[in-house]
Amino acid sequence: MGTFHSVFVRFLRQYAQSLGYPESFTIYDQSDSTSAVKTVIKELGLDDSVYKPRDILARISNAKNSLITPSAYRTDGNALRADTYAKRPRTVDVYELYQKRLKQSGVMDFDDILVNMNILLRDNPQALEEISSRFSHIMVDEYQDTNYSQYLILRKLAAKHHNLCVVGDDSQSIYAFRGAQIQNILNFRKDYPESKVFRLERNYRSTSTIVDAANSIIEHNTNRIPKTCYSQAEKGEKIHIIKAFTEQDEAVEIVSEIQSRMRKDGAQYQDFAILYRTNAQSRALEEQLRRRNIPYLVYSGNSFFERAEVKDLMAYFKLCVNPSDDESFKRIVNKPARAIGDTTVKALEAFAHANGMPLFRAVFLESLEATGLRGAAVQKLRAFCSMIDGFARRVPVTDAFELATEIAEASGLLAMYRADLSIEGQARLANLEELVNSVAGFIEERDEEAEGAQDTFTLDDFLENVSLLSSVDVTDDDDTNNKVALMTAHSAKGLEFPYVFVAGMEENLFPGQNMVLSLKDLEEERRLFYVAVTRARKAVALSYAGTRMRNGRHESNAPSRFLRDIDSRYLDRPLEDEDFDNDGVRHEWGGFGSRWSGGRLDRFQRQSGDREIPPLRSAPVGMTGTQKPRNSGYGSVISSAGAAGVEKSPGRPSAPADPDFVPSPMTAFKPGMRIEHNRFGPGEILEITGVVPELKARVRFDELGEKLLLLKYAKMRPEQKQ
DNA sequence: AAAGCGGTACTTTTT
DNA sequence: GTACCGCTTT
Repeated sequence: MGTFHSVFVRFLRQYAQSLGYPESFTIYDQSDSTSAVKTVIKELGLDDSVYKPRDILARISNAKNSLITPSAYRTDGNALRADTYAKRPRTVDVYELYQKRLKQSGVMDFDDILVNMNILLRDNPQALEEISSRFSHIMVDEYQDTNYSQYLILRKLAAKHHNLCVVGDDSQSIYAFRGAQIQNILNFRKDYPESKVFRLERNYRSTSTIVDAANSIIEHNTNRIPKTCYSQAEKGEKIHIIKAFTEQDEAVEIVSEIQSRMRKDGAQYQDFAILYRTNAQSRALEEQLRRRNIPYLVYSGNSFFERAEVKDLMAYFKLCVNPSDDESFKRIVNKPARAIGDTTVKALEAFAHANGMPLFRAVFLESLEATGLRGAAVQKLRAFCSMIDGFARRVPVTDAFELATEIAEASGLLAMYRADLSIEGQARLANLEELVNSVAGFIEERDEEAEGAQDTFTLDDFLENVSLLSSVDVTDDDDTNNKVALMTAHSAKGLEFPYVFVAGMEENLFPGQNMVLSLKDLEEERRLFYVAVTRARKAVALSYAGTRMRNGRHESNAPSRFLRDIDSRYLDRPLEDEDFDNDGVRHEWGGFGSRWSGGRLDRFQRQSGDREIPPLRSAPVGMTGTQKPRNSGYGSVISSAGAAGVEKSPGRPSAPADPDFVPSPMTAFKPGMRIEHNRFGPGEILEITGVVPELKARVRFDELGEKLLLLKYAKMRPEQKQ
């Protein structure tokens, strides 16, 4: 039993050789993958403000989940057209090189796990036979969230016996954004004509009020398989609507409600869940919970494993298990400082790529000295790699905890943080110790399970275990589990709680911004809301705040349209029409992005006080909040001229930078022009990219080769004709 | 090479 | 409000 990824990784290790991976391949998480993509983008000389690593990775991920290899991508007219249209025609080159680097590093990203499983089952008949005979029956839960790649794997694994049972609910499909396709359910009946369909319409979890209210929500979706769930449980309480002024007030209301319920209904902490759309919303709630001394647990991404210091030590572990792992190598080669700087690493990287090998191996090539690296730099690199090599050799034969402890010491990481007496430094030290302790905990757990069958659990066992943990899997090592749960609505799928709060029921938050533009997206958001409400057994409370701090600014949003989806007879009070007056228009002020969309000032704006300055320009509704304020360089010059008389508001947003107004130096540079740079000397502009305040020039310098310069900083001028 | 700085993007959601 | 990046200074 496990997720697709965790179950299949075990097979992939077993058959790694036949796939051309080392048995000890490591797995890149989202951030490792993003930074690898970024490296590739730069290596190809592309502008990472156009080729945004996250976006490109999403494209690559989509391709992989549809089993489109880089070479297939090259002949895929639709994909290429989409990339060209998005002004990123070389996406396919990034994909190809990224994939090559991963393979070379002995690394798989999350999507590769599924891709390689498909390849394995397609190309290795023996593996197919062994695996599919090992499992005579297969059950899949949450089938609506499977993607094409997973669908194919299942079809292959079940081909022999057809003993396949899947459970899914199209109303709970909330992962279309990562390639899940509801189509899989429909295909199922075609692929297995002998299959039987059971409709599970009776809900045994929730009160009938909750089930009926949820039905009234989901009925607003046009695109769904019709069905009506019902509950024979008692009617129960009506849905409680909480209206608050700020996110802090919202948190106060929620926490008070929890406390009063504990008094009145004898509920315990663990009976409550607070759900929200985005992880960032947990902060205000946490603050309030702490203030009232209520134990809680945030199930956010693997926030512990996302901390820099934890990632550092993990990178040491990964590199020792798989020395080819270049991302880990680069992360820690100079951490703690070993006087191995950027220049050295860049040179090594170029050298390694030229030789088609991982960084670690390249360090030991004799020809490394010939690259122009100083002897001292080479020595330091070799010293570092020798240390790693020493650990790497011991990985297979050493207890994970013992080795982890040694690595933490010998790497100098622990010493580095011990020396840091600041509060943050001490917290980081504690996190490192926590990580090492978790290795110990892992071993104990495994020892019990194995009952002596396996004598040593090694570091690669640990890594394998940890890299695929999902947020909800992380068990709380605290001895009491009696805590209020905080998590996103996504994470809550499949769980249930007696009492559920859904916080942040506001436009632009739930449904999220840009999620209302297409019916497809809006309906996925609505399904997510449906999932959130149906987590509750006894009671649901929905809350919204008039203003909320977001990205360092205040925002005011109308209550969510989803509140209106609920049949009012299930609500504990009628929605007040005035709440919806501003009907989806977002207001922002504060920070340096002060703006609102004209018209009357609503209650929340007046509350912000003393700054009733007429808007510089009233934006059409559709534009409000979609434009990021810019305050760089030339833009602010223009706006201070244009906004004369309103100096009282230093935070006023600049008018959008208009290319026609920009003083000459920015736009004076054109491709083909000869220029002279203060430090780099003479050269020729090859290309100008980017939009006005961020214009960049790719320049080939006569002596120094190509460089990418940001025009607003570059100290260069058109070459003077003699 | 390392520390200090100023500017920018970030917030969808997860394996 | 923060994390990260890249430039500048030392």
